[in-house]
Amino acid sequence: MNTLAEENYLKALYHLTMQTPEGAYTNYIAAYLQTKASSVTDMLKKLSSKKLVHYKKYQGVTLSKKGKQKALQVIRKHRLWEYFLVEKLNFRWDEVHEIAEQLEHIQSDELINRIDKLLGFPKYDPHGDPIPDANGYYEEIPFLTLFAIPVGEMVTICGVIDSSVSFLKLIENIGLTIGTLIKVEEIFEFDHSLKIAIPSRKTKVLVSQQISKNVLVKIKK
Amino acid sequence: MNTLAEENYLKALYHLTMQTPEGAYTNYIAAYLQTKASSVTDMLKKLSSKKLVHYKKYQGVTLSKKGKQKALQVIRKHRLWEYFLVEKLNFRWDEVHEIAEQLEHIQSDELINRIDKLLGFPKYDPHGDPIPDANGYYEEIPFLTLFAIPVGEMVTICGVIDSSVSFLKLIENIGLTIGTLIKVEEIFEFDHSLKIAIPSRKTKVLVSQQISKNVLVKIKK
DNA sequence: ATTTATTTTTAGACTTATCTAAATATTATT
DNA sequence: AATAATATTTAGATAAGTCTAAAAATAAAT
Repeated sequence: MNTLAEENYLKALYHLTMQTPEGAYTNYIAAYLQTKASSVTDMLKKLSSKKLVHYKKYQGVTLSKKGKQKALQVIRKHRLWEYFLVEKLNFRWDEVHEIAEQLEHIQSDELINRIDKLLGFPKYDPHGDPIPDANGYYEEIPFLTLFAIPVGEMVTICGVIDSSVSFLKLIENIGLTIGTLIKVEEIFEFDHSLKIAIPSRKTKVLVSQQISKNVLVKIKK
Repeated sequence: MNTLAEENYLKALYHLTMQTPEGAYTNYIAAYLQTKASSVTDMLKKLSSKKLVHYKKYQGVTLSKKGKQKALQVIRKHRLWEYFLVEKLNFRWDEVHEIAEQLEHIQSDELINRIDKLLGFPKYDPHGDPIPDANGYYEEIPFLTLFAIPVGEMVTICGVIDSSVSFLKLIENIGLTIGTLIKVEEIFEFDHSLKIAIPSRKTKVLVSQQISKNVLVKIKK
């Protein structure tokens, strides 16, 4: 059983080391968690003594197998609760994160497994991120999302992750219907929103991260 | 915003001072919360400085208006989550307490109000205890429950709080159907289970607290 | 290859909530 | 009313997690 702080570090380390598999830097972890480098060092020592991370002074840190497993269980809970909040309590995508940050720490395997069942064992959360199963296994989306496309690339829209009426209404309204050929013109670092050109309509639209993560595309060759 | 420990003390004080409105004793609070008297004193000082309790050294403690309000909000959350766990996730009554002890501390008014709505604004939880509304207002059950009947009293069963198939099946099976005249023969302190005599059947049954709190009765005069 | 800049770690302090053991107040008993 | 018993509070310690400021290690620059 891990403390709330431990769970938050494990989750952060998972996200950070997936982006840079060679390990995470103390300062970067501190910035990510909005804390100080010295606090990070303290916690890394603690997690290391619990065999949850591989850590050597000044050498960066990676999750151990055990640590990765624990992190995935927290991520599983976070994403399932987000799904629950949107699906069963009609919250909007952008409202659920903070509440899920709290709910992900509720200690009960039985509870989260029943929530999973209630929701019909979803594979992806409302942001288009994959939900690990009870064993920590998950599948990446078999297509690319618009989120993952670099600047300059031309792609064709071939599907959506979220199929709610409200989402479909939105993408139809801005012209991102299935089959449309589009081009990623710019990625704004601030919130990872994208400027998209739609040649067939001779227009451009600004697309949020939440939208881009829910639009599936094929690269045009 | 109160800490988890503060919320637990407020809840405990509410339960303890409802039983004895003249105030709660340090040692009794300590026993109730499975902690030490000195820890209780520390926390009472803290709650007092936050104007959540009326506390004078050696003189016992009562909740302030503000403290009572906060306590009722925690109790509201606890009972609504219990209801949710039983009603939507098919947990049994005896399984839900521990999980609800965690969920009651999730900070989001919007969340608990939506859970309330999802459940249809129930007035009583699965244990037959009243659920305060968003303003802290609640109604005691207009009839007596079997739980509240003293030894020796004869009563007639006139209803139930829980009307699930599983509960009705149970009370029919043990002979506690509506209209039946019964007598409380003994109350076992250990778990507040009751020995009930059913003269019409010439039998006696042992009834748990969870059952007794869900059976409504009228006193036979 | 030194010096400089940056990153990381240590040392020591602070907060919250807890504890033990000693001190003090209250209540009960003779 | 004095003493004994009990209840409550204080004093000081501990653990988790955080912080600031100083020290040490690593990386970059001349």
